[in-house]
Amino acid sequence: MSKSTKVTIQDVARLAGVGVGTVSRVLNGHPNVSADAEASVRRAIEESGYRPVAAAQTLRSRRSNIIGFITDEIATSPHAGQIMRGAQETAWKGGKILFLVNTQWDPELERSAVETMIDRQVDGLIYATMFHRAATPPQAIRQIPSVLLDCFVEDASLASVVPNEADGGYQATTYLIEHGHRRIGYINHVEDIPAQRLRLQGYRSALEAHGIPFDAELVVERYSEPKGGYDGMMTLLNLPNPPSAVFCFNDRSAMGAYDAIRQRGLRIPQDIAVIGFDNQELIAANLYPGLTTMQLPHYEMGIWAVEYLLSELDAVGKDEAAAERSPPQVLLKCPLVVRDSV
Amino acid sequence: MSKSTKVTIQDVARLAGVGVGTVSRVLNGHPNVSADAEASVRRAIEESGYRPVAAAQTLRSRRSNIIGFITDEIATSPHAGQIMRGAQETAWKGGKILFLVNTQWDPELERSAVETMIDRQVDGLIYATMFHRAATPPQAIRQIPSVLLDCFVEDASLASVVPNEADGGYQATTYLIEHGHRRIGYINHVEDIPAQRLRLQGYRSALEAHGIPFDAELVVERYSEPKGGYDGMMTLLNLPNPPSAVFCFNDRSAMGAYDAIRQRGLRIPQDIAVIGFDNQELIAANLYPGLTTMQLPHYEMGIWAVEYLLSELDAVGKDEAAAERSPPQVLLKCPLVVRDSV
DNA sequence: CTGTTAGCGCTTTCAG
DNA sequence: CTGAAAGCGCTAACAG
Repeated sequence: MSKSTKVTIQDVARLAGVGVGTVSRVLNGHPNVSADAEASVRRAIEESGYRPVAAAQTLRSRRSNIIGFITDEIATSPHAGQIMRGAQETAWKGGKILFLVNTQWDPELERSAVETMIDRQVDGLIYATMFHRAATPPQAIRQIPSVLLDCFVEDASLASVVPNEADGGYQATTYLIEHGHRRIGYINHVEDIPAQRLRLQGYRSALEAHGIPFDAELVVERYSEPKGGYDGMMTLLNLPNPPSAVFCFNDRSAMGAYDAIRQRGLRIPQDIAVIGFDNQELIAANLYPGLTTMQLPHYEMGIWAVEYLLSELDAVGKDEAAAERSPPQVLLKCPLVVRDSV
Repeated sequence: MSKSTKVTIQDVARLAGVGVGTVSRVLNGHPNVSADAEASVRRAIEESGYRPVAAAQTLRSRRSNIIGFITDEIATSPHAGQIMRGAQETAWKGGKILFLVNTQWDPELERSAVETMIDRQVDGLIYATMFHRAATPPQAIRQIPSVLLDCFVEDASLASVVPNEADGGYQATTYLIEHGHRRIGYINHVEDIPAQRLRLQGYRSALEAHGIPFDAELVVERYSEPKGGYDGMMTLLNLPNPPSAVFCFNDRSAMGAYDAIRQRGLRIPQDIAVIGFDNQELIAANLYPGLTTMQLPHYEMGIWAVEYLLSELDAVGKDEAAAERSPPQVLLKCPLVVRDSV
């Protein structure tokens, strides 16, 4: 109500006719507060428009209710806003707030960001990357509860959540098989990254599971962009016995594949079925015909990471043994998004 | 060095053989500290691995060195990661750190976010939107230095930075004119938003400036997505006297226009030149031929917003009169990005 | 130029 | 169940 000076917990206590301790207990949802006392405290808070000063709470309690979110470039990446959304929503529900720093791949900035976070006594830390890969986060991250998102450390010494790439490749290929295709091309990425290796693995497992022999000729490797997709598709089309369907490493390469197919005067999906990966709305939904593709579980990874942190936080002290368990390495499924290209 | 308990400013003072006041002065870059004292303090800090506790600093000084960043959806929007990047880099240089909250268009969450920020004594607040529009931020935002990004309030009572849409439309159209086109179509967006109105205004000014009469027939309004672009382009192509160039409200509609042009068996840019708006990399760079388009100054707006806040912050006290000046309403230019469609 | 001292506003014992 | 009191770690006067 009043606008002049800041309302403190003292003022509230006076107004409610109780001690500051009681106000604090109400604020923090402690038990052992009489209904009467609680009621008058709440009324006093309401009337005075009291808002606790976060810095004071943090200083005394050593909890900031902040979750730090450090990324190489995620906030500037098109599809990964979903991670932020999942993380942020979940944090908010848990009474936490997200603190974002983008490090632009700068290791110096990265170290500095982690330290700044720790200086601010964040309750936990999320270290996220723009694409699924092995990472080497600053050592300091181990001082507090942390989780890796869309990345992992080789020795699995930090909790991690990443997409299940192999399963995604398996599902994509299986979907094609179920639509009657037996000769299925795969335009893979050319660099050795987890997605590259694992999606191929999924592709092979799916063939095997359905009794289709693997034909090395049907797998080409190109940079996963429209040009590479175009080029890879042309190569497949030029085969003596070309495929009737093609699985593209991602939507961008599928975009190029579309061009090649069209240029040959073939129709999608009647002559060639196409399936992508990533579900980049901007591309997949806008291509004609709409691209059927696998979605990366960005939103879900964001949720999982925060929930994990939250559970770690209230496990502190309660279950000492938990700290000893080896950190979870979670894989999240990539759902199939059906449009019109298969 | 030591790992046990937290190193405090007291420890540093003792180690350096000075009082805590001196340490604090060194930390905060005050003048009036002897070179000797400063040197030993710095050494002590180094040796002890001392890091100030942010909450204590904030509590005492009432400055958090945090800039709050509140957005409706910006962090999940593809092109707007650039805003974050600009803001974040600039904040970091100014010794500030960014605190992001995404409100998902929820006014309740929005109010709550602003309050949370104020509770944490952020030094300033950026309120950003996903597309250029009039906005109604929570009242509480006026309690502290704030700036609107990619939006504005009708009465100009809050500082604001937005793209110069009219100039963008002018430049795009002029570029077409300079390439010899006299009959230029415009596929505008259909909703009444600033970009819709202002880009059209720019288009008309450019025609006028070059003595080309405005022909209402050449302006069509469609939803700014591929389908609308396709449809709008078809309408223009069906004109008795069709245009030789077309300005599309954005890259997504240009994507549809491409389809229509191709379907008619026409070539870009030989038969029809196309220019877009937004420079959405994912589309513009991947279309064939590459789409010439206008870029929105996201990165620059991010920088401007933080710089403005920073200047406001150290103007506090120094120049009381400044507070009285009416808040700046800044327009930032949209640069032309030349590819191969004109 | 520098040491000392008083809090910033809150949470958490500690007695009752 | 609750009040009083003791700081959390730091900065900003205030005397020197």
